[in-house]
Amino acid sequence: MNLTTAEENYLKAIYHLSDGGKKSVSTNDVAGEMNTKPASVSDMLRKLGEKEVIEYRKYYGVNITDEGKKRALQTIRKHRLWEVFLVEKLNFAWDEVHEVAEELEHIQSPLLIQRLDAFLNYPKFDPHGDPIPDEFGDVRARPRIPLNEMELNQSGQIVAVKDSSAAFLRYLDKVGAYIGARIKVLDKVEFDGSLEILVDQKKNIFMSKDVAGNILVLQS
Amino acid sequence: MNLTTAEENYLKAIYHLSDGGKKSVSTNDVAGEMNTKPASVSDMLRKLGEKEVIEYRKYYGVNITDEGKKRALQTIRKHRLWEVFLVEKLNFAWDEVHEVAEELEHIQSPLLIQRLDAFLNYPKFDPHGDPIPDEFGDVRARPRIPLNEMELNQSGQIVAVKDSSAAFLRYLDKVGAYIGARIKVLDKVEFDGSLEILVDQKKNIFMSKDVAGNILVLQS
DNA sequence: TTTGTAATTTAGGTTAGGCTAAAATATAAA
DNA sequence: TTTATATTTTAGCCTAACCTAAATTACAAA
Ligand SMILES: [Mn+2]
Ligand SMILES: [Mn+2]
Ligand SMILES: [Mn+2]
Ligand SMILES: [Mn+2]
Repeated sequence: MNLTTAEENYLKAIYHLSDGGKKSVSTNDVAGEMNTKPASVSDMLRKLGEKEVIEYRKYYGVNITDEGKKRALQTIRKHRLWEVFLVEKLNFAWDEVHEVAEELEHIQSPLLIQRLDAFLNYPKFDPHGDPIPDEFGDVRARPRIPLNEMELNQSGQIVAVKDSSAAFLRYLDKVGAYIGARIKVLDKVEFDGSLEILVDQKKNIFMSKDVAGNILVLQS
Repeated sequence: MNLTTAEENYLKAIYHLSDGGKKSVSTNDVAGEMNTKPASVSDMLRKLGEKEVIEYRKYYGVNITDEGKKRALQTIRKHRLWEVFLVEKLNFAWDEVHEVAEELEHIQSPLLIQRLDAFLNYPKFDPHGDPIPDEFGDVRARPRIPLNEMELNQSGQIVAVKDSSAAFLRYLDKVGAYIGARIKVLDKVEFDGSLEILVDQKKNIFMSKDVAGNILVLQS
């Protein structure tokens, strides 16, 4: 059964909010994520329930089904492949891709995605460090922790960001943080949790706990 | 003012049916092209009239306005650029691109199209030989005539096809006709108008008048 | 165990884009 | 000039995806 663009967007939101199907999700949460009203969400949940991509019990929130998870991961796969395309081939900045990918992810053509994947050389991660599910929906996850949870003097590598908003990404550009950068925690301020970080053994940057919490690091 | 996907599709149909704005177009013609009912078309014409991309007088057909022409050409530009991308970069066959381009042409992002154009090296023609309007809507047309109108022994080069349906394009593949092929008219059968053609000085192919009428040639 | 309240659903309405059936109109034929 | 008919529009209905306002329900606090 086919999903509309709106249904795909809702399903993706539910997938993310449920932490990949681990938690159940409330109507209000979905409304918040989708910028719609709870009443609209109730309507949509009923429809998604009928299509059996979620399990919906009135008043008790929803759980994504296996079929739903598979569908959501296909949309996420498309979204992230397009993001790679935009950055790698069309020279978009990493803060410019999200909106466009949000549209491109709904183009219906299995051949297109298969060929795009090959054209991009089967990338495993998108420009924000998020893993790209394979055609079966399998995701190769990397162990990673928020930068603010690292210990003093620990080293690692920035592998992803939690927040993909343009504002946050442009801030990272400004201070010189990027995916792949090698980092070391030089100082952690007790008072406010802010950090001093050494980037690529040459640049010192200071950041709030809030910013660090949105940077994901592979420890080494 | 913004056009919806449906409105863009209608406007493009009107542009094509009107031969680029030269003729006025009837409700029934649009319904035929769009595979919708005349009643639905009437409704849409009223809306497009209000948005001033067409001039609509009830019962008298429509004419596309200058603004409408500009909009239609932008959509056509996007359609054809995506077709080039699919063929040149993703190895689609020329009969596989139309449906997908029909979706991709509605993605809203001027930056995307600008970058795509550059990435493809500013192509002037799509895989079916149709000219790609520039960002201002200007089209560089080539003089071309249907193959069935060529004289005996005349030579030329196939530069485009009138019919972009998969069935027709696959037939051309089968007989070995393609955009860029050098051809010469070896025989014209009086009885049914069918032709014998020499392709690239080495291959003889026979084709009906109907097929030849859908092949466009630059004379030499 | 009752009750207050936040969360959620339902009822009813809107717009976009379709449809069918009926009415209106232009125009070609008589 | 009248009339037949093909074309086009209108009226009324449908579904998808939103909305607001009202009703319902779950559950925590009393
Ligand atoms: Mn989307
Ligand atoms: Mn991303
Ligand atoms: Mn289209
Ligand atoms: Mn084409």
